[in-house]
Amino acid sequence: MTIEQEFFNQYRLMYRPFINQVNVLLEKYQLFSSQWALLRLLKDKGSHTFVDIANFMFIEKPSVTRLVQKLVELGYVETVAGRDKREKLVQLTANGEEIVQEIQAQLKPFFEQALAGVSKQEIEIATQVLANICANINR
Amino acid sequence: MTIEQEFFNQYRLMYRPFINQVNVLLEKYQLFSSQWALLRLLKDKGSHTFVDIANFMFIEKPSVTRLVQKLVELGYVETVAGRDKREKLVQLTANGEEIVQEIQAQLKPFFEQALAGVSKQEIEIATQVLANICANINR
DNA sequence: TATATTAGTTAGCCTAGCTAACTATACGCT
DNA sequence: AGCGTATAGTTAGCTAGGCTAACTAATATA
Repeated sequence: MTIEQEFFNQYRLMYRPFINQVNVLLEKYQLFSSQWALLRLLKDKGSHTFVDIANFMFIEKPSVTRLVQKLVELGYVETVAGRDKREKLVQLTANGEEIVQEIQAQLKPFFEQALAGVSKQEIEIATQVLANICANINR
Repeated sequence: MTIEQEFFNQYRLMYRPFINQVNVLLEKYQLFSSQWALLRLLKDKGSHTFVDIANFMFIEKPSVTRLVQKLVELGYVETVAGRDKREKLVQLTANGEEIVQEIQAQLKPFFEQALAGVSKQEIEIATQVLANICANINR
């Protein structure tokens, strides 16, 4: 097996256990990891239109609609008018802002434990590798 | 955002685009990436019981049952008697062996292109990081 | 020998996506 | 100004790829 195959093998193998454990931590906020991904995007980069969100997350518009609907229900985000009558901007509510911070604090120790024994430099290299692949395959 | 959060962010972001593209390549064999993962396991490590497969892939037994059923239908694997009357071993058929090699050859250029601009050393570090996380979170 | 454990299956559920087809608004061209 | 095209978001309905709970059959153990 080539090292490339080995890498992607390992990449895929980790996915479910990782997501499942994140979901356990998110449970008390009634969130799943996909919804959390959107909250984090809004926190990091401010309000976005549905189309922007779809592009950033590499998912389709109807998937965004559903994510947003759920987060609106929970009171974590709200939609406001955009540049014209078609557009809607999605943004965190005050409560959403708080929750995001709280969750980030909760996830931090889990992430650190998951990366126990891995140096900062290795984490940075691995992050860069993932970012490169992302760029290569979405070209 | 901490570098740990950044890493897992990037990790998750890559998943769907990657799986989708692998699935496109697998389409002509009527396979999806989860089924491919099992074929690769059988190729790499020989025949396994259902329970072994569940443990290796970090999924539950009923999920294994479905994967195997599909691959049996396609004629890529077969089940044979195990050590006692409860156990069943899953192994590749002759056709399965051929198909796996063919698919590996098809995936190789895709993997290489996805990793374009990433050095062998970086790939190895990233693989090791993923393996470490896997070990840490499944403890 | 009765009870507990283990291997695999079945039924039915869920997340997290997808495509196709739709509505409403905006833009471009004559 | 009006018509055709493009864009933003929604709805309906589908799928992969898991999951749990509850089951059967076979084996191990007290």
